Amino acid sequence: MAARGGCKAVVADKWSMRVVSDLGAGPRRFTDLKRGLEGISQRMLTVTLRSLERDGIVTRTVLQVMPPNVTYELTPMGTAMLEAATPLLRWSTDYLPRITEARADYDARPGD
Amino acid sequence: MAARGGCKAVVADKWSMRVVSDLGAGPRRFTDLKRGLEGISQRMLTVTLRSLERDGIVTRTVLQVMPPNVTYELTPMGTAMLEAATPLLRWSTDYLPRITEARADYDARPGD
DNA sequence: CGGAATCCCGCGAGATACTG
DNA sequence: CAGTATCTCGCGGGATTCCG
Repeated sequence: MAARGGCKAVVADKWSMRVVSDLGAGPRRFTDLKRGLEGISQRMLTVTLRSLERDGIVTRTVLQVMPPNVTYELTPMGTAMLEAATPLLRWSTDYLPRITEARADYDARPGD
Repeated sequence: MAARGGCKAVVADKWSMRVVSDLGAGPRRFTDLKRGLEGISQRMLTVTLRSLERDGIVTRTVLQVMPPNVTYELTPMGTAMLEAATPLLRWSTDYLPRITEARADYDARPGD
C-alpha cells in the first residue's frame, strides 16, 4: 500500500492504526492522544500525525491562542479506513491468545 | 497487536500481509512466493515466513528430497486473518489514488 | 501546549558467500 | 531449491533542548 519512495505505508506503520483507532471515538488534542497511546514518544506522535495529515486521513485544526490548542480529527477517508480495518482489529484481539500460545509451542519445540 | 518483547506485530510488518495475501490463493513454494513479492530479499522472505509459522499463521511442509521442496500454506487461523484483512486490503487499493492526490496537495502547499 | 531541531544509537534489512 | 551465516550500512526512533 503506497510504500514507494521511503514513505511508510499507513497500515505497515507501528502507530498509525492505533492513532486512527483512537480518533475513531471523536476529535482529540495532541496531549490527549499521547496519554492514550502508552509508550509513544512525543516525536513519534508528531511524525505519525503529520504523515496521516499528509495522506488525507486526519485533519489538523490549530487555535491560535496561548497556550496552543491543536485538535486532530478523522476525515471521511480516515473514517472509511477505520471501518475497513475494524474486522482486522477484532481479529487481532480475538486471536491474540492463540498467537501467544502458538509462539510458546513453537519456542518449546525441540528446535534441534 | 502482540507487539511486546521486540517481536513485530503481524499487521505492522512490511511483508507479512502480502505473504498471507499471496498464500490466500493456495499453497506456494518458497521461490514462487519470492517471485510474486517484487522487491523482497531472500533473507526477508525467510524471516517473514518463520515469523508467520511461529505465530501459527502458516504451516511449513518440507519434502526431504534433492533439490529441496518446501511448501507454505495458510492455517485456519491464517485464513481467518486474511478474511478479516480483506476489507482493509480493498480499502487500500480503492483509496490509493486519493492518498496519492492528498500527498501531492500537501506537498504543493505554500509550506510556510 | 504542541511542537521543531539536534544528537545519537541499535536494529532492520540488503548483499554476498556457503551448504544439505 | 531453500535456506543459514556474516558483514555492513542506513535510518527509525528515543532523549533532550529550545521555541511561539
